[in-house]
Amino acid sequence: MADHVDRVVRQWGAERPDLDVSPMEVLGRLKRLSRLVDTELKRNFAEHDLDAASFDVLATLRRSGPPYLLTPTGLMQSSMVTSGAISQRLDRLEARGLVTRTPSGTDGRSRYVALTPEGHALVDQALPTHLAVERHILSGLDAPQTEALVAALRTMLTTLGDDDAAG
Amino acid sequence: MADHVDRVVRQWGAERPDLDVSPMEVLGRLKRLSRLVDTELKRNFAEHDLDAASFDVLATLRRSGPPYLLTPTGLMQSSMVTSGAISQRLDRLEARGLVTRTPSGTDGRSRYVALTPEGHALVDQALPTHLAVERHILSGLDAPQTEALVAALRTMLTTLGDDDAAG
DNA sequence: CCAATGTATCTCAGCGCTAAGACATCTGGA
DNA sequence: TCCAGATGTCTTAGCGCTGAGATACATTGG
Repeated sequence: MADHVDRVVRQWGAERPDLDVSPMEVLGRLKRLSRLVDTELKRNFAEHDLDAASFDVLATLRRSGPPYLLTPTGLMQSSMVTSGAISQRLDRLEARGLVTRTPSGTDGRSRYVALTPEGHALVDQALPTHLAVERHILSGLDAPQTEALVAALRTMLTTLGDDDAAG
Repeated sequence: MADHVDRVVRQWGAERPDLDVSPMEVLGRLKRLSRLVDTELKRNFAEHDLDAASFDVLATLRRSGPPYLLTPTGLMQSSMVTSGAISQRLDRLEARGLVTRTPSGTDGRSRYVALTPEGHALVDQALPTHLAVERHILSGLDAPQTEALVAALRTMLTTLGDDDAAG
């Protein structure tokens, strides 16, 4: 079964036979897959009046456990976006009553972002179908393939310095 | 070596032990890796006065071979963005003299987008370093791992319907 | 030949993000 | 104690993309 990347590699082979374009076999597919996965997940988010950015924040708070409380900096580190993006995401979520922002007692610069009961309910409602979509995306892989895939992704993340400082 | 996704999965396991969040082992890492790869490639593009979107268009024209001519629709299908995005990308590239747009002789609706000598030179200049960055990203993988990774990505793309109609 | 439908491209408002920087607050060393 | 630099959050201009739709042209069936 030929895919888009097969053609791209074949074209480069004809035009620039002096270059080794084999890295594109991985990274071309990675890019393409990433885009398709985003589209796929987006559908489920929309069915719950959410988008990927909002779900990301709500899910990060939800999985942090009681009292479902994190700082904007914590959310920023988890989501890999800038502080400005987090401020704006929180503005939107706060306006919808899904999170609240309260001053930190101990640090006058900081604030606590808390999941409201509505936010908690919404993320718990979207999560099972989100996982169902994810399972569908992986449904073509058997257990050893999945394991090998995870190992490879982990290796690449390590190469790019994405280790986890905290436990 | 623990990474961010290990922690995410552990947190969900504690908060929602009723759910199987193992798909996140793959898709969480995929998302994170995709973002890191984009950042890594961006550096090289910037060194050549390019961004990912511009390089995408120029490279698609370049690898299509002489006469380095495609329609906006062809570029759209290759890049997975909307027609509006292609129009705007071409506006920018045309203003810089890296591509030209000329009417199609045979179809009054269509146009030919052509790589100029300047565009050709620029993409040929950025390509070797682009591939070097890609090789670096994959440098932690040996041949069998890379092969398994490609196979897994290919399977997932097929699940999502990303087959190649043309040869 | 015409009308209806399909196709190719472009336009534009709106959106979320980045990059840069403002501002308040904290911290550590002199 | 005080100050210089670090840190946490927010603001905003600008950017590229999407989604919706406009426009022009092509194609098909009757």
